[in-house]
Amino acid sequence: METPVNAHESALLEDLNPPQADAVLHGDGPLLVLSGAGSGKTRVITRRVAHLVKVRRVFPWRILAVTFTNKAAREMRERLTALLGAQANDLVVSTFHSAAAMILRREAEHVGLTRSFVIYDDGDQMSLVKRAMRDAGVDPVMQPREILHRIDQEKNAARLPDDMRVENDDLRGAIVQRVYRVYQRLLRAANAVDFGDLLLLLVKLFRDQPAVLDRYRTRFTHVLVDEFQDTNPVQYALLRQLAPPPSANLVVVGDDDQSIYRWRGADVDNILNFPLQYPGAKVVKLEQNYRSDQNILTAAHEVISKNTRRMAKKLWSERPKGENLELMLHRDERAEAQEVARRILALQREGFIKFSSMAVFYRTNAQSRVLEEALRLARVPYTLVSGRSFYDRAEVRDASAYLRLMVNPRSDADLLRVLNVPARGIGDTTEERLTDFANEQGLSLYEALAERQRIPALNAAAQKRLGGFHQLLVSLHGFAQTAKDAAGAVDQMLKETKLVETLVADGSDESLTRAENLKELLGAAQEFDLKRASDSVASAMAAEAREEEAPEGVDSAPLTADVPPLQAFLEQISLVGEADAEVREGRVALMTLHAAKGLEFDAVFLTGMEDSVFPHSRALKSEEPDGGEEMAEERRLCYVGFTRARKRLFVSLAQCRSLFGELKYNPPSRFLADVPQALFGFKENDLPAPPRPAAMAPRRRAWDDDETGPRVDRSYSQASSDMEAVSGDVRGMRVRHEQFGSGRIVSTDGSGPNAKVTVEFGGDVGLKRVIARFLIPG
DNA sequence: AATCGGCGGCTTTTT
DNA sequence: GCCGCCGATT
Repeated sequence: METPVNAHESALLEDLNPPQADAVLHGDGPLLVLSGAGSGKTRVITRRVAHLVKVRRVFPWRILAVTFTNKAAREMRERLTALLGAQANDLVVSTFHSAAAMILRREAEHVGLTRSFVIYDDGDQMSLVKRAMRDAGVDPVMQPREILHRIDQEKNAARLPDDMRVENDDLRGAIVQRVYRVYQRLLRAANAVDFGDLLLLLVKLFRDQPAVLDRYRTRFTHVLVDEFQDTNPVQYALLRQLAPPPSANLVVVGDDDQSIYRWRGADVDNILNFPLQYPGAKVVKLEQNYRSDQNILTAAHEVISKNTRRMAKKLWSERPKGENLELMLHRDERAEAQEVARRILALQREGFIKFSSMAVFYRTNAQSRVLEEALRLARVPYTLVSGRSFYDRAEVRDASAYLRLMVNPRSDADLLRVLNVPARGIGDTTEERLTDFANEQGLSLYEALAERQRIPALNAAAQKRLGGFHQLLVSLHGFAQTAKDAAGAVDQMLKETKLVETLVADGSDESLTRAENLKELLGAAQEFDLKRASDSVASAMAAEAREEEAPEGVDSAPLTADVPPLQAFLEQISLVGEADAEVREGRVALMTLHAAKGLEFDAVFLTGMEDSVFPHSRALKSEEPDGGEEMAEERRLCYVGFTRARKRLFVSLAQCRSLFGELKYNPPSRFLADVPQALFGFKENDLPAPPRPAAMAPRRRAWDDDETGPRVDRSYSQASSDMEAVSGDVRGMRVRHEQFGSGRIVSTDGSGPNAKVTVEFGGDVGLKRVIARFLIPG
């Protein structure tokens, strides 16, 4: 053979800048890659994996690559397949949660589960918490929602009920602990886990059974983690178990500036302190940005640099300055949406930007509605990029509940969900008698159904109905035992339950749509089976080779081997959600800022740039100076939003919007004050610093003396005009501006010499926000 | 047992 | 402005 190694090596290093190549070539031991937005981190990870396999001859099944989202995992696998071909099949590339689920399923017996455990989603969690609250007999002084949130946080922190430290005077903490305990008991009894358990139980298992941990530690000699800044304590604990300090081959890649999941338990300190946990870790910084024009990058930098506690790094780019950012001011959210639609059309026509290269971002999902309406009206094709809407529909959830019962009839939450779906005359009373009986006898509801004759309170009719339902479950469960594919099981379930039939019989438009959705679920199962069939051919071929190369006693099997098809399909539904929720071709993408992470577009519209909307009101309420961690996170979210844009960035706000059903006049987002005015193409005083509510002023005056913030030249503040002091309601008043001509005041902001007003000027000028004192009445 | 209406609560982001 | 829950009504 010639020099295939060198050939591979040079191909894998192609188009890499020096730090990127450094990260790819790094030998053994921990590595932290700090990768700024758009600095090519996915490329680094994938090339590194390819390098490990092709040049350093690491067996693919020894490599574990975890990401945070399904989207990222999918993308990484695609890229690796492009680099490695069939060898990529043996890599374990998945999210934390699905990797944990796969391992947990293999080791289920160790944690009091069977292999057919089911995964409860947040809806199931909520009903379980409610039930746990009843069972635990706690005063309803706390909302189920809050308790659930706190239980989740405990799990994120790797704490089971016994690990909670509750002070004597901490009443609420004590309630949470009690409910948590019952909640866990209910989960185990149902042979079910929630998302948090997937990680938590695995960490506990690894801690308590070193031999089990050892198998995986021996197997996975190389662990890589993407989006490390979003890991929470359990996830980090898991990583440390699999790849212990100080010397394991653990590569973590992330950007502390893009840490946006604190609310879910993520801890930026994981990345900030990584060098302490893994002393001697190599640190590589990727600071060259290949994505955004300079103006966008500068704006992003100015916003993010207000945060303290960051890893020192600054993005730079060889790209041109590009166009100015655009600030769009609007009367209200409808005007904003209309204008966004208009600009999108203009960009497409005159800017030659494809719809599919444009995106509209917002802080909260609730904001999407108005935007959608306007886009529809303007005939702009769009897709709403929102998580897992299909599987959230009631009828699909009902069907999933049946599927889970087929696999695991002990799943009480699922049984309760479908006890009377489709309607079979089992009402609240019967349900209560059944559950009471089950509780007394310590049975699952399914078992209680079998013993229904022992429930004296039930009349003959109720007995009969429960019997019918029981029969149905027994039959479905039996079918699932032998089902050879997911679609067959789904089909059988739909037939036996008459879910589709009932909907069709109802005949209303809504019911027919639901019936269609159920057929779509069947379609998804068929698709799933096809993919699985082709995968299994590939993996059968690889199995032989794997066994030959694997050292004696080392587990090299795919983590999902031997999982029955229906169960595997259910796992995909729970953990992956929609299989092809990809951004559709030829459409503008609408999404929350969180959903935007990891994506990029030629043109980005960032809407709702008002305090209380973005930053979210919750962050504004913080007692801490500068808003504390919560505000810092909002700021990072803004940074994420800005850095998604390649060429054009539109920042848009409305003077008022209806929030909560009532009209709110929110001041411009404080983040706008951090963007140098010149980037918008404004001359110094065209558009001064966005005003703050008076109450904020004494506390934070950054715009007055900040180097980078927009400045108001004070020499003008002596200038006098009749508009110098805005007082009373001047909305609707006609005014003149030297540059913009005449217009009408739409709204006002602030008071005193720097008071601003938004004016609708005539001609092409449109809405402008100007300092009131530059206006002359009339 | 199912449906309807009123009431209150509450709204971030999602594996 | 929406959703879920509760109670009353059929």
